Amino acid sequence: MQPAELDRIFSALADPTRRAILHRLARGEATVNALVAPSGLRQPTVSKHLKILEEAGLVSRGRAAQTRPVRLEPAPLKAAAQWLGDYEAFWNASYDRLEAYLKGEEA
Amino acid sequence: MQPAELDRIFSALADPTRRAILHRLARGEATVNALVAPSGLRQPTVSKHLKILEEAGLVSRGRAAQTRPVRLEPAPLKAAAQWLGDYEAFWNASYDRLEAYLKGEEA
DNA sequence: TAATTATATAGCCTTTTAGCTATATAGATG
DNA sequence: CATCTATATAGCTAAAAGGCTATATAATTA
Repeated sequence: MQPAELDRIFSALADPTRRAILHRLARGEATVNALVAPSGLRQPTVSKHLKILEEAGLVSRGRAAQTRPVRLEPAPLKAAAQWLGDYEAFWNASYDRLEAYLKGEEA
Repeated sequence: MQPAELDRIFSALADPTRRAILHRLARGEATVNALVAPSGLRQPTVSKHLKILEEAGLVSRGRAAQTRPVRLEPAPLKAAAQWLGDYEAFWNASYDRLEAYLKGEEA
């Protein structure tokens, strides 16, 4: 995992519109228009958000007639969760795992 | 958790310099200068990053002589991990937990 | 093939971000 | 009290982000 990858993932997740899109997609894939409707934003604006999500690997696009269904791709979410997981020891007050991680990292 | 809070947290985590600072702080608190040294950045630049981390709640500041030691605050990391955790079902191919979450959310 | 529908792209504007230099402030020490 | 050390703040610049309108493209349908 290059840092730039986490940059894009966390940066994509930093926007509430994009998190809302992901939340909606958790219920199943959706067309662009289906995502525009509840957003209060214009279609091109949503398309821009989708591009950012796609570049972060968080969604992928299909093709169905003249529609481009969007679906959630969990891998980057997992990557982000794993990054955060390295700090889990901190909020669990059990430092063993973190220490092990840091020790391995010092190479 | 207001959305703005997650905005600030994810946005703070989107920068590699800031993630590196958190990584360093996982080994224990550090002065500003100790964080500047390996960063390749100027001191005011690092202070700015620290302000962003602080506003996201990810670090807190102490006072020791003319030094302002920085320490890691895990709560926002936990909050971010919990948000991601709602999607865990997706990468675990076990949708039960996610469905339960979404059902609860529809209110 | 013309018209309609769904989506993407171009281009504009304003705000934010990330870096910098210069300078101010707070506390320690000669 | 003068100075030095650590850190913060002000203010600048360039680039990126996030919104918009107008328009282009792709696929469907009359």
